Amino acid sequence: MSKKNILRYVLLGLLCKEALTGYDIRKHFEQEIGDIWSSSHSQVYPELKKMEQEELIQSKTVTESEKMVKTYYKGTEKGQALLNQWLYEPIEAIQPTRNDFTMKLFFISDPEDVRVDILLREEISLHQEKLRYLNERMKKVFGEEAQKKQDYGHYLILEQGIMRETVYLEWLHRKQAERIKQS
Amino acid sequence: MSKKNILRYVLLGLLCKEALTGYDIRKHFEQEIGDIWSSSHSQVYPELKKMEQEELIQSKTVTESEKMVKTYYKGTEKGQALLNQWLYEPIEAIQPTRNDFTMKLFFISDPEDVRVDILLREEISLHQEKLRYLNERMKKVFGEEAQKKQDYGHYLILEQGIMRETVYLEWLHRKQAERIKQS
DNA sequence: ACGAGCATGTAAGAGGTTACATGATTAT
DNA sequence: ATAATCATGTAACCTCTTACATGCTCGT
Repeated sequence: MSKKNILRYVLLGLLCKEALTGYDIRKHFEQEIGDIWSSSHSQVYPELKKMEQEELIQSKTVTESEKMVKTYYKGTEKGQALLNQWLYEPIEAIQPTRNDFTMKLFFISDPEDVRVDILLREEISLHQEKLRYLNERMKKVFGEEAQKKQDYGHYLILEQGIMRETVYLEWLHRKQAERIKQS
Repeated sequence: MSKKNILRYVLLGLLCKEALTGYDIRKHFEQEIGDIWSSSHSQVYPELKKMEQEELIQSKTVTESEKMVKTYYKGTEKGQALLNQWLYEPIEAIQPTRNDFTMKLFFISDPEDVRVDILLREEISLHQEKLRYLNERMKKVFGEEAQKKQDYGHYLILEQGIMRETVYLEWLHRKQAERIKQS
């Protein structure tokens, strides 16, 4: 056996909700799903074809104009069954964060090293932007209060992402403040 | 260009601090470094050989007994230089968490679905064990207070990991409590 | 007319996992 | 003696990214 093809389940999850084109999926990966999972289009398109061959999804071509044809994919019953099976399976062990900021920090053993300040500034900047984006999405998607029960999973991952980024940023700022005080 | 070989820098970071065998590195990946980065031994051993050919690290064989020979690797000056260069480079963009619990949650749109409870229990159990382990390590490595300044990076990643797991667990428990109240 | 975004692909190759292998040493 | 752990490797295979490619459509 080899590493589990999670992408397949992610695609299935999206396509069992609604019919999407490869390009739509790409857009999803740029939005909050991208906070959890993302793949390049060069991986997505071939995977969609494989999944159609295995009858997990079904395609439907829509002619937008003479020269423009879109291919929409939608999960089949077989696909829905496989997705459900995955949702019931025990979740995987915790994976390494693979955060290269933290890795770099680990290798700077001298607390006085100026590189720590540079890295802190960069990391803060990146995560501030991320938090800003998540907050914006939360406001946009669930601003009306009404939807919360409609799309429970979507709400949860946004809430979780915002919490995670908020706490992490607080920690980063605290570390930054400690350093300024000492110098 | 292709996907960056971060493993190389991780190995370099470890081997510029002290001489280690492939097996020692494996052990490190099972400890708190594994919280950030991990690779299987079948990837580590060949990588070490490649790095030695490129003179980033140097090997030294130690005969433990007649039949037992260990190979220790240590970063060279060239290796140290490359590591330093990496530490100065801007950090990468934020990567998706690839947490399959959250992904599954996202695809369960019905808040009443019992699978949410099962997933919550599993995720809580996994992260409780992780937090327990990190706390144990913190006590073991920095219990005497003295070391904190010695190994700043090491302290930071432990602190960060503990904070992250603590807050995440609080969130998970809160979600669990909300569900019980409603049913 | 032209640039931004829509839309879909292939190819090369690096990164990473699982399985297969082998043998030594130490503790029970 | 035998199981666990130390110690090091190779082979097969999958996952994933980067780069290369092409053409359409819409707004300005």
